[in-house]
Amino acid sequence: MTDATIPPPRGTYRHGDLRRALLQAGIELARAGGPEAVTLREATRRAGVVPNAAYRHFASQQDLLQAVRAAALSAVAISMEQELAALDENLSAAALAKASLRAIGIGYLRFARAEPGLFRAAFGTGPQSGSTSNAEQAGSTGLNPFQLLSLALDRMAAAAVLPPERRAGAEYLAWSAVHGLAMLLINGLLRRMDDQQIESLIPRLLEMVETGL
Amino acid sequence: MTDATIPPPRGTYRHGDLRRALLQAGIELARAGGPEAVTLREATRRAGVVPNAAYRHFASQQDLLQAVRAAALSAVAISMEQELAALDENLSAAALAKASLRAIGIGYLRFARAEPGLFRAAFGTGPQSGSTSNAEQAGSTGLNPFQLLSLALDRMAAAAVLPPERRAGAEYLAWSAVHGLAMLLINGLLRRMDDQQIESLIPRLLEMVETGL
DNA sequence: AGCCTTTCTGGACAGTGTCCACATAGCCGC
DNA sequence: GCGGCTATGTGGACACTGTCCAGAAAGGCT
Repeated sequence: MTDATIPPPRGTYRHGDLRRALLQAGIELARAGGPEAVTLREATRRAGVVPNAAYRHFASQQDLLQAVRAAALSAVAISMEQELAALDENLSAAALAKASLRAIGIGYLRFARAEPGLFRAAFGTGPQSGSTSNAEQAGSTGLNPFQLLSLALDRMAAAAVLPPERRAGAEYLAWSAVHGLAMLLINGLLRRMDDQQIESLIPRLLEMVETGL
Repeated sequence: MTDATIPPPRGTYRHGDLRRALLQAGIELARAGGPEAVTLREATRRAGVVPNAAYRHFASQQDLLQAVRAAALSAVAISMEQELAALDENLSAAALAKASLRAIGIGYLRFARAEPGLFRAAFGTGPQSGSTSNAEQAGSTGLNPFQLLSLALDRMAAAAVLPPERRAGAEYLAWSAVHGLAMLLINGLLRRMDDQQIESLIPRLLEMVETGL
């Protein structure tokens, strides 16, 4: 992290923490320019190291990108967890379960809008991901975004807000809707919609999911 | 088109139809490998022409990709129109309107599954598209996918299947859900779900949209 | 203290987009 | 019919990318 931004030529031959530095640089590149911006050479440049050095820590550019993806997923999970943490705990189980689902969606969409580059890195199209070890993509609760969603749906089923026969596969429906909206907002039709309209669209979509699930 | 696939070295200096040949090659590249596979050099190679020749017809690689995108969008529109055309016309206006919306969704998802490369080219993430002229991305009815969706929703509103106060912006909700599912199926969580499960998921999602809209 | 394994360097190659100068040939007016 | 103009394609170059191979440096282990 010390020399990740502007490389002060290090005195030691060994970098000492190159893998982390490369990953950090990769994350920043993705933040600024999406997945297509995370390039091996630029990452090594930022780490103050020769391009080939990266190969001691990542098998390929794809491998680095994969690590960045996992980090981005983890950030999404954290965004969700923040929304969940802000929930009023004194609600009935039913209301809390519903609110949890909404919080998940809000956290997801908030992250997509706040960090489109990272979001695209996490979920963007591409030769895509043979799924990294689960731990890398988890938030502070140790759950990845999908698991957080599943948990919320479980609670809804338990509170009978969601009819049990509709529980199976419900994550896919909810995820589809929220993910689709996120994509449209970031680089689809809704890219230039003004914030006010967006703010009114989001609850409407979440409502659609809630009632239509 | 004649020499787009295996370039028989042409006798004439002029190609004659290079723009079309390049676009055709680009479409095939996208079909086989998604947007990242549509490369200027490979397209010119297939057209039997030197790389630089492309610049007489496309301002940049991005520009070529943009043209491929428009063609892919047009193909999506056609897929939707096919589903619409297969509808039973003797239904009540209300039933027909509902069925139209479903047909739109089905057509969209069918295309995504049948032509993932083109679909990703059309809607994939990336520095994305300053929207081409509308005609290029339309189907045989002259409407692009989004306009087809809007039309179906208009019909639903007219038939009072969709409460008029919910009509505004409804395309974004419907599109989000269907688009999100398409993305998940192609290169997301559901990439490896077996066909049977997928087939049961699709109507469920469409039902969610219909009832939740 | 001396090896030896890991980490980083140096140099190379193929592939990409794109720029510049040049060659060709189709077309247009004479 | 013929000469020039301009659209179109060629050739060569450059910067950038990922990746391979061989070697050097420097930790750490015995």
